[in-house]
Amino acid sequence: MTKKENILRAAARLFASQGFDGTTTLQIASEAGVTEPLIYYHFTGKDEVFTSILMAGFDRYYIRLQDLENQGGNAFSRVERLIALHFSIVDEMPAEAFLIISACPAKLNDPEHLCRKIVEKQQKWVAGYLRRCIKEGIDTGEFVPMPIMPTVDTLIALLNGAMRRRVLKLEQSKTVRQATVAFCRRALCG
Amino acid sequence: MTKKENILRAAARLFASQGFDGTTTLQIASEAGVTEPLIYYHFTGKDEVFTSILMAGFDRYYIRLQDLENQGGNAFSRVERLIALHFSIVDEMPAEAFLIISACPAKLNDPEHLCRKIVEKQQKWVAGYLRRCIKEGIDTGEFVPMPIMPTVDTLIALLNGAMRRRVLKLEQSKTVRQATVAFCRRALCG
Amino acid sequence: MTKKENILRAAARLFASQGFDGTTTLQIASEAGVTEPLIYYHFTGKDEVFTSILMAGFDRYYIRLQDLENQGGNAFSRVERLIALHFSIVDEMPAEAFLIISACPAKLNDPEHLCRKIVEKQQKWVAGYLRRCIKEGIDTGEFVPMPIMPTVDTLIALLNGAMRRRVLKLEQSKTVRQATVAFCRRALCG
Amino acid sequence: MTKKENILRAAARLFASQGFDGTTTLQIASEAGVTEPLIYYHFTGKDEVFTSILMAGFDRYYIRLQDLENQGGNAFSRVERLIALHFSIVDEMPAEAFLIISACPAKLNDPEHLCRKIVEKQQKWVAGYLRRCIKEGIDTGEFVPMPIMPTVDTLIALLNGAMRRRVLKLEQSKTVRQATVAFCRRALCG
DNA sequence: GATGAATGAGTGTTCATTCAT
DNA sequence: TATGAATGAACACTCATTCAT
Repeated sequence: MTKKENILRAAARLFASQGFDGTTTLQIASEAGVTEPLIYYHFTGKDEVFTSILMAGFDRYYIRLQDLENQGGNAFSRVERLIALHFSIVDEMPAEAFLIISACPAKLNDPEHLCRKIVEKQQKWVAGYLRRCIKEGIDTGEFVPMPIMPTVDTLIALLNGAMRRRVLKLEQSKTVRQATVAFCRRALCG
Repeated sequence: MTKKENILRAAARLFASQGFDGTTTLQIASEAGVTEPLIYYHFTGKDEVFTSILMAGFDRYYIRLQDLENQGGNAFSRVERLIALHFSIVDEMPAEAFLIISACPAKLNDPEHLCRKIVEKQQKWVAGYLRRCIKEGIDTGEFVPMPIMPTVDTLIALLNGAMRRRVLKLEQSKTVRQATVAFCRRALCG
Repeated sequence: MTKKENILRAAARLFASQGFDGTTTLQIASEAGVTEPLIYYHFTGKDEVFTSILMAGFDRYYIRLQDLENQGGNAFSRVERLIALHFSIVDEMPAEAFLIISACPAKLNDPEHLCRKIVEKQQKWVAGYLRRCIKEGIDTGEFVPMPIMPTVDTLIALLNGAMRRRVLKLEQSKTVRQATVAFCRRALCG
Repeated sequence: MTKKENILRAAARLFASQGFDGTTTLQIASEAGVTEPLIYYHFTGKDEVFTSILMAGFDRYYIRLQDLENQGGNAFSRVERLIALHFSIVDEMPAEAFLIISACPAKLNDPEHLCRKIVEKQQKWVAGYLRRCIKEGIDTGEFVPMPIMPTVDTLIALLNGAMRRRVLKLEQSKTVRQATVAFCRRALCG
């Protein structure tokens, strides 16, 4: 493991648990076992460390999202795979997942900021995917009739909320994932 | 409106949009139209400003939660009122709602911090309320059979996620609230 | 006891134990059982509180010094009375005594400051008194021959050092006063 | 001369002339020809700068004290060397000497503070040294009979007072040192 | 690659002081 | 007399960042 990777790993953990503003470059350097100036050798600054983490995490996540497109199955099995994917992502890379779904509200206000753009891109993709699933489900009679867009909003809210609770270890039972899938199946399929 | 209230109002807005660490006492003072030392005249420090806001917001929210106990109705109408309450809270006091549901993950790590205690108290109360609703719903046959605790987790995730999206104005349709209620009705009542 | 006296008393104690710069107007007000603005009603500021204490203490001390002039006796008994007076002054008003003999080195650098002037006046008076005592003592053969001015310096050093140790409760024995008198008698009378 | 040494030197001068509380870190930095943050790079804070100076000065002083043990001579010549040492110390490092003998009365109240511990250690050592000298002097008939401990107190008072006057340049004659030695010889040897 | 030394711009906070009442 | 509210100026200290090596 290179020192650059050490920096990214340490920073991801710290950003996730303390926030961007609550994390100092000295903390990152200490946790990574390097000195501060090395951060500036590998990155242009604290901001770039943050965006590197965010982009790497998002790329990994986005590839997994796109994989879903190529898999067939009926409408609900596609929704189910989306839910499963998000629970998996949290388990695989909790720090990065947390940053993608709920980090830096400060930066969400700036429409030009990478942070906002990534969140928007994710929301848009997932919204599109869910919209197509629900539309098809309704059309084929697999799903009960329902307004499409508001239901998409509801499902995204559920996904985000579940991820957040999982990262923060607020879940109180071991089978949230299955219950969430079952919950959505009943809500969608009637 | 007293200057002390100005400070609280300005601080709530800033904390919600920039985070605790991203907000400076100078910003709070400027937004409130006062000088920095006045903050220290009315509060012991930045921390107390934050916890004051959190506690005041939580008290208001908690009173509304407890009101739910006294209202009758069948199981689902009680769940519905809980959902409605959370959407209302966001519209009434968006900054405070945001702080209560997702503030300071930095501080969530410290089990002694007020922030963590408030989150836990809220989670516990809502979890208890939902558990009783679901149990009764299943017992009376109003709800389909389902594992109780995991479903509580799922519902809380949905509530939190929906509030967060609403505060951050990420919702893409106007009728999320009704859709969320309908979604839950189908999921619970079958 | 008026509130003004309360302020002076509290301030004297605090200045003596914490120094001028280490004492805040809030501490003075709290200890005196009044609010801060009252200090500014009775005095022009923190500085005037300090100088008031210093001057009142010095006046009391200076009157006692001048009393010595009117008392007769041989050379050593006059020296002895000077020593006794300084030990008494410390016991009567420890805070003020401390301020007069060793307060505010910061202010001793400014030749125009009251503090410096008071110290100089005291030193000058005591030096004159001792000079006359020693000269007479030598002339009358009561004292052994010795250089007058350096001995004056030595005696003042002894007086100041003894007062300081007494105020700070650094003395290790109960009969320092008598021992000091005896020490000086042997040193002067041979 | 390194910048760290510059800081220590500047701080020693300022602490001695203005007191700890009356000296700002900005003053120290300016006098040392560095910027404020450098103080925090080399020290943990203003307090550590102070204690570093105190400890370094005390170490140097303490080594000189211990050297006295190894030197022989009769009782008074040992006392004389102690007196000479203190006058020398003031000339060699006036700022540090001042801090050791009379610094921070504010901090003398806290029994745990380094300042108090250093003063106590010095007092104890000097008291022990003088006690042994006087006892031996009396036993061998070199000194006249006198109560030992109170005389030790008197001698320490004289030493401290003389050092203080010398540092503050309050001495009025050039031969205080010799006069002090002679004064003590007459007082001890009769 | 990597670091010790150094800094400009701020950060939360305190303080002596003032003012309206 | 007395005070609650308010502030300008400064304080100790921190931070992201740079530079010489």
